[in-house]
Amino acid sequence: MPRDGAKTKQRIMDAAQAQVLERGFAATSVDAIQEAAGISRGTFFYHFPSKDDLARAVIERYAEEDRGLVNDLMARAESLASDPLQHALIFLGLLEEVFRETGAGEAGCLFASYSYEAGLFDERTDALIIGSIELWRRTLGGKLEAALERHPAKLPDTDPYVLADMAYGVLQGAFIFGRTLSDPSVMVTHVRQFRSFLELLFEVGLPTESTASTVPDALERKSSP
Amino acid sequence: MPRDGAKTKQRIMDAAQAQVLERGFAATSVDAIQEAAGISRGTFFYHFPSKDDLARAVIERYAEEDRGLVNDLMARAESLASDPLQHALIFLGLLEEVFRETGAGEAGCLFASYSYEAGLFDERTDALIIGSIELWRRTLGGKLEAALERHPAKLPDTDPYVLADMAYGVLQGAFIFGRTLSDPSVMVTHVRQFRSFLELLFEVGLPTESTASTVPDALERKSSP
DNA sequence: TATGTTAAACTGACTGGTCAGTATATTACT
DNA sequence: AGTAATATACTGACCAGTCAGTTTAACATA
Repeated sequence: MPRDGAKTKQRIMDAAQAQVLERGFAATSVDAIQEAAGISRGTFFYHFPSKDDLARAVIERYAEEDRGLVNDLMARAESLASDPLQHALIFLGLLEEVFRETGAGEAGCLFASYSYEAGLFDERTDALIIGSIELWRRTLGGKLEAALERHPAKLPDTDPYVLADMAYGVLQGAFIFGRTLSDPSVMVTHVRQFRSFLELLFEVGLPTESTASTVPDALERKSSP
Repeated sequence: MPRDGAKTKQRIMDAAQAQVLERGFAATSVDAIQEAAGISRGTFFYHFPSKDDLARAVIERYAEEDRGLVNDLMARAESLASDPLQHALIFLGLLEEVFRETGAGEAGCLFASYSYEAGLFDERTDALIIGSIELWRRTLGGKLEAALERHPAKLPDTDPYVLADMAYGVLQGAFIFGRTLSDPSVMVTHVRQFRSFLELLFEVGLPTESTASTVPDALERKSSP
């Protein structure tokens, strides 16, 4: 039965992440994690020298997944069109798809969870969260900046990076919304609404928005973790 | 020094709220609150039978302030114009003003904080948070619904309540943003951007958005709590 | 005398963390 | 092949400290 420590470690982190999203880090005891993961107390401390080390490991794994998802989605968007504005729009469409399929909107965002317990963590954790914001800015904001150079925006003085920040904010807001109302569909609705706003801003003429698929049928590729 | 129990109670709640926003409720000990409020341990339990009672009192006070602010701002907006769309836009403009003046964007939203520790609280607390969302929906969503009946929206199938929800979400997102980057101006920027989107959606023709004041000069009235 | 406040001592549950020891599987030795 | 050695994975009891909450006795104000 024994012999794969890596798997156990992941199980511990899975259990921890789920509980942190539900009650916060401080209120999640080592005992509760250990029990949920189906291991003993000693095993926990064998894998993690302290509870704080677990906190860091969990958020680092989360940040890495996040990075992977963003990069993957944008790469896919880029392979589906050549115009930067389309890249941005398809990127958001793919994101919408991910939320629709995984229903991740109910769980919430670990960055936000940590942020509301910021006093418990060190600067390294803060840096991870800020890093996630910066990646988003580079990825989506950069595309919108390029889009602005080609397409006229209906609002003058449009700052593409403010748009990107706001998109990130919409996601965060939708997470809280989805959690509070136990309704994962909010995630999808809000992302879609934001994309519609972008289309309006750039005068992309989809005369009837309708409820049809907003992403080319071509992409059946599974979304990453 | 002694003699006003109500004031002491408020001081306790102030200290608690500040600490909860910084590290979350679970990580905020009674001792720490008591020390920050400058009172003794006995006094704390004289005013609050338990820590949970404090939690409820703090969120109830917060919900009441929130309700007061929303109602106040919308009432003021209504006194400044007669069109429901203008009511909605001025409402958001006034909100922007509040955030600009108070710098409340750095602190964060107590609803969100509680939401990310939801497992610790009972249904009454959940109900308060949901109630705040519903008030927002009624207040802003109702206006936008009325606006849609008079003004054509550039996007068909526009649901005014989705717009209202999304505005709430933008606020929540901006709170997290402001906290994480220690930049209260995000609050203002995001609200303004959202309002611009609404103007675009309803084709309100401000040909040059510019940086001029977006709210009539007439209102010097102080914003509520 | 009512209410508000203090200070300190105490309880019991629970916390993060330690530790001595056990089990399992791989490798090394003969 | 058989056995000893070893690194990794895991266990459960235990410890010291912190937590929320209680109790008690005194004191201040109005």
